[in-house]
Parts: sequence; structure tokens; C-alpha cells
Amino acid sequence: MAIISKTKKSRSVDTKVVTASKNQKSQPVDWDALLAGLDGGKTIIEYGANRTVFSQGQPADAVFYLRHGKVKLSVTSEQGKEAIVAILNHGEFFGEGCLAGQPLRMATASALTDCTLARIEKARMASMLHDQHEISELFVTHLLSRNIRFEGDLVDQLFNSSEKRLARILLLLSHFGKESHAETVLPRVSQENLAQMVGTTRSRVSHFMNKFKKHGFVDYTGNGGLTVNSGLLSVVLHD
Amino acid sequence: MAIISKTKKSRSVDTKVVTASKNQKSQPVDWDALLAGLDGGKTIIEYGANRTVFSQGQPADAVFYLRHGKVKLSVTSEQGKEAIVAILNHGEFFGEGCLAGQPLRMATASALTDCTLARIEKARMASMLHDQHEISELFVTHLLSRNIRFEGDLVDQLFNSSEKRLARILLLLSHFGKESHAETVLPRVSQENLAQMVGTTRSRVSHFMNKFKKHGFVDYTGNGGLTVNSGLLSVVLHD
DNA sequence: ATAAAAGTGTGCAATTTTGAACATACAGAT
DNA sequence: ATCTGTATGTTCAAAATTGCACACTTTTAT
Repeated sequence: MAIISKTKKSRSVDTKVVTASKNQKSQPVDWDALLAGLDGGKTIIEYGANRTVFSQGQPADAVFYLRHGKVKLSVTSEQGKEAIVAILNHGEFFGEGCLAGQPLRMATASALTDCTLARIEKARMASMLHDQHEISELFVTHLLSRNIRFEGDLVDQLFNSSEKRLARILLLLSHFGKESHAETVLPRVSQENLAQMVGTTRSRVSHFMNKFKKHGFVDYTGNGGLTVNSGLLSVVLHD
Repeated sequence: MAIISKTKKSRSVDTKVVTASKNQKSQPVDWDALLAGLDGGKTIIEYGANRTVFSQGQPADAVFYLRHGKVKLSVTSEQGKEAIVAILNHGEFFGEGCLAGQPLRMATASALTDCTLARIEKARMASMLHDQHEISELFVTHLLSRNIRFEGDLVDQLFNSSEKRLARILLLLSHFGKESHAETVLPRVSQENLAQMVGTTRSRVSHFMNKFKKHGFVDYTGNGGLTVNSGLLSVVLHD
């Protein structure tokens, strides 16, 4: 995932602090259970869509675990361009950079949908990793897959044209990899955001989206979501 | 790090297998000591410069730890373009993707200089991570910094022009971050390789290198290495 | 020493991408 | 219904990048 485009303002939404952990259904791994055993140094927070969790440049003193919802990580360049570096789903951590000693946030994290997340103090997280086998072992797994994703994004950016990158993003967003030839419907993403994820301009996205639409790869006529035909679209990737 | 350019052949060099671990000076962290305590499932291997450690597409069944020397990770696209995804220094792991379940190598690892490395069976590494606090904790640190690097590369690729990316690579190669305004001498890198790291064409690299040379940012007249004036060159990055 | 291979400095036409403008479309608010 | 702010479809010229080509220069191999 990666992006580029001019910065816009974001709307503020309410934020609710809960401080007590309820038992949610542990979707990906039992992180919920593990984190539940935490007494101090942890806070469960709910963020409304579009709310900012932390901003680029702020001091980094905590790690976040996304329980529910989607979060995007974006970076703004000195010239004011904005890029979306990653879209995170429930079950993922973010803000872990501070564990490696990064004093400041390198990106801005904002809620893409309403979401629930656990904020864990840096020191607390560090000691958990230090004391508990299981935690650190699971965290390794998490970091490994994060690494793989970043590497994939980098390679994509290096090799492919913006048209292919757009195709790839659409496929990734539509849970590519599951059932091949299915048609998926996405919650709707603005061309602006797509441009930021692909790393190009909105006019370019508009151009390619129309091309894809013409060929029947995607569809987003008036109504609700964006329909992606994975089977057809994946052809674009392989030329 | 990242790249693009047409694939060339690489020259074969001899490979020596040692199987016994000598006590080297533990440069970055005491991984050497930790790995030394390994009886089975490990092999110490020495690779000559340009030798391939593993190739993209091969089954991935082991992790490598670079004791001494430099290794590059490159990826070849379907169209035959080749990109350098990372340059690794001693003290780093590579090929860890298999721990996350990747069945095949996603990149080709080749020795940039003569180097010594430890090959650890996937299963062995997994059990070490499972059994030993210390190992898994240290591995987390390693993965965190790797992640930060990948993220940085991705952002760089998204925001900057090839000229700035080249400047950045040169700074990274010259140990940027240590002493600011010092002049560093690099072991010599071909424009072809620079192009692969930057993610552009060789002609572009040649063009910018001459521009940099003209401005006194770099120097590589006839003789040995490539001299980089970090202080001056870093100005390019900030426009 | 000589030949062959690899690395460099340029130039250029064909493409791709950027950036900015404009004219709608659309959805929510009054 | 009308106003209004945001999302989209389109166009276009300027700028950046790619892909080749070709003449040299340096290295390596024989």
C-alpha cells in the first residue's frame, strides 16, 4: 500500500474511552485473551471513523492493537503530499516502531471505520515481550507477516506502472487470494484515497477506473459499493 | 533499497563449508554466542563474492544469519527486470519469510562481498524461537528494525523523484547518520547496481551522477572508490 | 599484449506521469 | 427545491522517465 496526493482536512468524531476489557470473540489469534491479562498500562479505546489515533511527528510512547475495525497509516511529505502506507485490519498491531527506539511517530494512524483498539504503554509492552514466551513468540509471527507485506508493496512499487498498481490495490482490497473468480463488493473508496494508496494522482485513478469499468473489471454505478471482478482484473497484473 | 534493470548473469565462485563455529568477535549483538549453542540443524558456510545463497522461487526451508560480509536481496519481475530490495550487513538475518509460512523464496540472496553466514534449518529456528526467551526477544528487535527500513524505503519510493532516491541511496551506503559532514569512500558500486537499488534506469543514474559530480557531491575519478560528501548531498534530499 | 567483456557518458524519441483546470454529478442540509 | 461541499470524468501542456543506440574507457581473461 502506498500513496500520494494533497492533504485535506479530516472531520472530528467523538471518542469513547472504556478502560475495561470485555471478552470479544478472538478472531485471528488469541491476542485478546493475552492482552486481557494485563492490569496496568493498557487502555481500551473506541474511535469513530476518521478519527486520528496518533499523528506523524508526535512522541511515540505506546503500541496499539486493533481489535475491531480498520485503520490506515499515512505519511505526509515535506511538500505536503500524502501517502497511505498501509491499511490494517483487526488483529494487527501498529505503532510498534517505538519498541525499536523510534522516539517519534513516522506516520499518522487514523480510523478508517469505527474501531476498537487497545493502547499499550511502550514500557508495558516491552516488559511483556521480555517476560512472556508466548507474547514474544506471537509478536514475531506478526512482525514477519508485516514484513512480507511491506516487501511486497515495495516490489510492486518498483516494478509496476500505476495502472497495474491500481489493479493490485483493488485486488488486495477485495480480499484477493481467497476464492479466485468471485465478484466482491467493497464498502466504497474515494478515488482520492485510491490515488494515495497506489501512489499516483487522482486524475490517473479516474482514468484507469473508467478503463477498468469499460472492460467490465469493476463497477460502481451510482448505488453503494464498488464491485471488483477479481478474475478479470488479475489479468491486468500479468499483462 | 529497491531497483530496476535488466538481468545479467553472475559469476560462480567457490564455496567452502565449515560446519564448525569459531568464536568471532560479536559485533552487533551476541547472536553469534546464542547460535553457537546450537548443535544440530545449523551449518556455517562461507560464500565468495557474487555467489548465490538462494534463488527466487526455490523452496524455503532455512533462515540465514549473516556473520560477516554483505548480502543483497534482489527480485526479478516476470518481464525480466531486476530490483535490489535490500542490502544486508553483518549481524542481520535473511530468508525469515519461511518462518511465516512462505513455501518459496520471494527473492534471490547473493553475496556482495565474501561472507560468512550461518544457515539454520527452519524447524530448528522455529523451535529456538519457541523455547528460548532471549532468542525470540532479540528476533523481535531485529524484525522491528527491518520493518522500519522497509517502510522507509516504501515511503521514499512513493514520494521522491529518482534523483532524490539516488541521493538517498548514496547517503545510506555511506553510513549516513553517523558523522554528518564527513566525506566517505565507498568500495565502488556499478551504475547498473545503483539503478537497481534506486528503481530506475542506468542512463538516469549516469545522468544524475554526473550532475552530482559536477556539483561536488560525489567523486569517482578513475581510481578506486566512490567518494560521497554527505553534507552536500543531503541538501539534494531536502530540495 | 590483445581481445573480449563490462562499465560509462550522451543523445533522443516514445511513453508515462504530473498538476491544474473545468464541467458536471451527487448527497446532505436548510 | 436550492444551496453547497465533495467526488468524478476529461482534457491538456509541461516535466519526468523509459528504452535504445552508440562511442568510448576500464577491466579481465587469454
